[in-house]
Amino acid sequence: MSELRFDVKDFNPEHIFESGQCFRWTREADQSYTGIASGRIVNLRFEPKSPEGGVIILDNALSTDQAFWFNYFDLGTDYGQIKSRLSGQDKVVAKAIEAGAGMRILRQDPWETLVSFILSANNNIPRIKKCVEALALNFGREAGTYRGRTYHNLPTWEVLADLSEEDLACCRLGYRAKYLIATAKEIRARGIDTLEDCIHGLSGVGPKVANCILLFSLARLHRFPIDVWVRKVMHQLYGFDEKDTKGMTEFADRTFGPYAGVAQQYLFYYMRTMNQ
DNA sequence: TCGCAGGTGGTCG
DNA sequence: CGACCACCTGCG
Repeated sequence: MSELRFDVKDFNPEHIFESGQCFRWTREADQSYTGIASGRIVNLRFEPKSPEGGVIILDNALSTDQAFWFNYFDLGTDYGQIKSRLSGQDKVVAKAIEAGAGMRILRQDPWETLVSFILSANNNIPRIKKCVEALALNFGREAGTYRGRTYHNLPTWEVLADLSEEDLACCRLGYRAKYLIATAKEIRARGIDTLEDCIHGLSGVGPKVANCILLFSLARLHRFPIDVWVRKVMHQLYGFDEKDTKGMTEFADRTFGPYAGVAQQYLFYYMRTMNQ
C-alpha cells in the first residue's frame, strides 16, 4: 500500500461526495474522505494549489490502481470546458456551477450503482447509506481493514439471487428487498455486460434510477435524472409545472445537450445547499 | 400523528 | 399513455 497523487483541476471532494451520486464515502474529522469502491478502500484528501487546481492524495492505494482511480474520478475529462459551455447556455446553471465548481461525475461500478439506486427509491440519503452498509456488512465479502475499521464489499448478484426477503430483513431495506432479489436473479440470467440494454426492464429500475446508473457508472453524461430536488429546481427556477417530467427532459436535452447530466448534478447540489 | 425522503409498480380511465 | 396510490422504514 502506498500513496497516489494526481494533479487536477476542477475537483472538490465535498461537491463530489456530498452530491448524492455515491453512498460509500464518509467525511473524516480532518475533512478527508474515506470510502470503498470496487473493493478498494482508500482515504482521499485534497490540497488546493491555485484557485482552479490542486493535488489529490490517495492513502492506502495500490500503485497498480492508478488507472482505476484516474477512471473512477473521471480525471481524463476537462470539466472546465464543460462548465464554460454550460454557463454560456444558461444563467441558472451558471449560478449552480459557481456553487459546485468542483463537481465531477464518478464512474462507479455498474453493479454497485445499480444496487445503490434501487435502494434510493422513495428514501433519504442517510438511510440509503445505512441500507448499503447493512447489505455489505451482512452479505458482502470482507475487503480489508483501514484505520481500525473493517470494510465489506457489496454482495454479488450470485449471492443476492439466492437470498430471500426474510434473509434481507436484517438490513431494513423495506419493500426494496424484493426488487433487489428479482434484479439479482435477472442479472445472473443475463449477465452485467448487457446492462445498458436490459436496465429498463429490471425490477425497481424506473426511468429515474436507470438514468442514475447510466450517468453515475457508464458515463452517459447526457442522461438527466429527475428526482424531487431537480423537479424543485425546474419548478422554482425555470417555471415548469412540477408534474411536467417530459417538458423538463426535453428542455434539458435542448439546452444542455451532451452534458445535461452534468448540469443536473450542479443543479441538484445547488438546490440541496440552498435548502439548508 | 403525519409527511417526507434522489420512485417504482400496479391499476384504472 | 397519464393519473392515482400503496409501499418499508426512520426521522423531525
